Amino acid sequence: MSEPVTIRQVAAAAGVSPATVSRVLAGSPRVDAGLAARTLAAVDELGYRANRVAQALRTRSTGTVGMVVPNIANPFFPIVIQAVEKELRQHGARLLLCDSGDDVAEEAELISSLLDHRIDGILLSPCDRRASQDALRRAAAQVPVVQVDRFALKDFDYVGVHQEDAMGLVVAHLIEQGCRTFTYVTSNLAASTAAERHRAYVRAVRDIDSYSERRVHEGDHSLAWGQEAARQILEEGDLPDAIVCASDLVAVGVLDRLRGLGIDVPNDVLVTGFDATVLARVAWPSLTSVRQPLEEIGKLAVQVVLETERSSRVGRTWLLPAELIIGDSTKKIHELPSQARSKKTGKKSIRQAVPKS
Amino acid sequence: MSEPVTIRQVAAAAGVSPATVSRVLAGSPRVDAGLAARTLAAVDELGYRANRVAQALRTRSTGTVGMVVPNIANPFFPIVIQAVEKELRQHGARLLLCDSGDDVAEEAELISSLLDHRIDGILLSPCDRRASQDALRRAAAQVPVVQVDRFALKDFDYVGVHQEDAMGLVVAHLIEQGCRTFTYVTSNLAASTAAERHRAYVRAVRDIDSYSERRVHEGDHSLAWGQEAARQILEEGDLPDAIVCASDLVAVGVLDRLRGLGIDVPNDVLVTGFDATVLARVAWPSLTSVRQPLEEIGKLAVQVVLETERSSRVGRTWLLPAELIIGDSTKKIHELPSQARSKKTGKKSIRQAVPKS
DNA sequence: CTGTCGCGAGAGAACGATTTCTCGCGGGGG
DNA sequence: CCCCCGCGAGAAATCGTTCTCTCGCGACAG
Repeated sequence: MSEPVTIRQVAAAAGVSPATVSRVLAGSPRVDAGLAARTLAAVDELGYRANRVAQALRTRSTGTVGMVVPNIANPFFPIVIQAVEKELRQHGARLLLCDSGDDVAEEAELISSLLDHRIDGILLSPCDRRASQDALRRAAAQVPVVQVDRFALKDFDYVGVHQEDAMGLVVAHLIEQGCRTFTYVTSNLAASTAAERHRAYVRAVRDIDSYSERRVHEGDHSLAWGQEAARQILEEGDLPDAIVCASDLVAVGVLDRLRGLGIDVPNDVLVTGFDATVLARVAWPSLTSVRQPLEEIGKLAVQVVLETERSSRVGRTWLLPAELIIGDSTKKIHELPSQARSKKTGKKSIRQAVPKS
Repeated sequence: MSEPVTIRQVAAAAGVSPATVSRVLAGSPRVDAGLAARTLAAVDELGYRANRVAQALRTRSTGTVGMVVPNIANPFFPIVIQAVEKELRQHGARLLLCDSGDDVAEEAELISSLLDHRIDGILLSPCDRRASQDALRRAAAQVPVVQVDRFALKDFDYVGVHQEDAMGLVVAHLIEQGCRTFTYVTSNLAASTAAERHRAYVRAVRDIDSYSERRVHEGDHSLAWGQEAARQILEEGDLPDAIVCASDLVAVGVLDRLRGLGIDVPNDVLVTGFDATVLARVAWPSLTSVRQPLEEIGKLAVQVVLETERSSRVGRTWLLPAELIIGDSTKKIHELPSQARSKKTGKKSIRQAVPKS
């Protein structure tokens, strides 16, 4: 309806030049006090607010940061996004949010589009640690880029947690609980986090005496995939002592399926998640999971991206500490070998009740 | 590092004027085929992409839409946001996302900031159905505004679901299950959705024979509030037949607390949620809840905001159908009066075991 | 043969800010 | 007394587009 006020109108109203209005608003040191007062009065009177588009064109800074995440619906990301948005606001900046849907081509297009919009920086959670490299490099040639949570190239800034250590905590805990056989349910290994977690899992588990190679299941971060993975595990044969999942979302899917088949967690099998989202708390039994400091990750990523000069490409890495959250899904009473054996029998009889589909 | 290519450089390379380059790229009808080919070659050669900031300044359209939501962390919103972002992309537009944190002042500031950025429209989920009105009106004076999920003013466009009908479904279901006494746990009634749900609840419940006014608990949409509300309910006296919650987040908090105190859902008390988020599926027992067509809401809101002329202020309303999702939290075996009485006794003895804090 | 009309493309004016450059005025020093 | 320097504020260029306006050329008609 109403056209916004321009700086010329303010200048006219105050009887000064547009340049002076700009100077006053920028807090330029040497302006006559009388003029300043007059212009401020006019600004107030007319309700003037600078057009940030024009500002951006002139100053080459939009006060805007782009963020590309693989999937907003994964409860992991909203927390990071919230922290990012909050920290950006502290710096007077706004967030352009994009969901790549875990698709490399989409991701590349979104990045190009963000560059077209002349964002001041990009926060990227690359969906594919190799296929996303090109887009990442292209972006970094234009603006500061910080990789968040996931990464694709070591020679660009990265904020996240040491996934291998974190997964190490999980497996160590399970071993401490007496587990000797494991199955891993992962999401797509193209994501750096998934790859690192998997690597750490393999490393931690291959030294266990009774370890035998178990099939690794690969799907996406979804409830449906967790359910499907549980079905596959049951079809394969004996239940392992523990099912280690790459995310809470997958783990709750697994839990759901196991429960549907009458398999008890943690008494028949232990299950772990990852990310310590609200799902882990709400699930029954509550999930043992790994809490990553999501707020800190988001906040730090913003600070890094805003404070990086466009020229300095350092490839710094910030690794924040993760924390094991122990839930009911791994609170098993320690068993003697004989008990463990009878447990297996019990599981087998359950398995036979499962209809092959 | 590298400065982006400008239209002048393309023009120079192609031996034409900037105007012609612009025309060619815009697909203007009458341009010489030879020139067009040359410019396209130059565009390709130099990898030219138009500066959307300059474009925006000239055309008065940024290809950007702002969205302000009360709390990204509530699993309800990411789904809407995802749909919004997806639909915007279909139209070549980007999303500026803001989290008001359910704070009216923040919300107002965010809206002003979005207007400064000359977004092409605003999607707003007003945190307070009265206090947000001013900001809403101010925004609507500048750009098309669509209220999403929550609303503050009837005379501006709104996309959501008929909350009263939806809550009606819940209560009707509970009555069908034999419930006669209820307690309602709501979030802050400043949100229009919360207010409507509450109103519908009161209306549906006041005609039940044995209905007696029960305390309504008010807090925010959080797990913690659900836990606290459950504690309060237990302190009050007899358990009701059903606890009706204003959102899944609150309901899972209630469930968690009840479970901690050894109260069985649904056998001791029925519990319902709202929103049918992933939490409702994951919870144990799975929650009876109301599914709102979140994707459709997001998609429609975008279509409305993008197709609305800046001048036309109609105050249209789109109400999409909601659906009752019945979970295990209300699957009660119908009881005879005598059984119901013994149930109450059982509850009382449980209550006595609750430590007063 | 000449005047006019139409079409295609370049020149240039916006868009609304910031910022450099320039100019005028006042004061101080030679 | 005059010149120069410095400071404060306005004029104007600039950012990179789009789009109107104008101009030139060719063709067709009178």
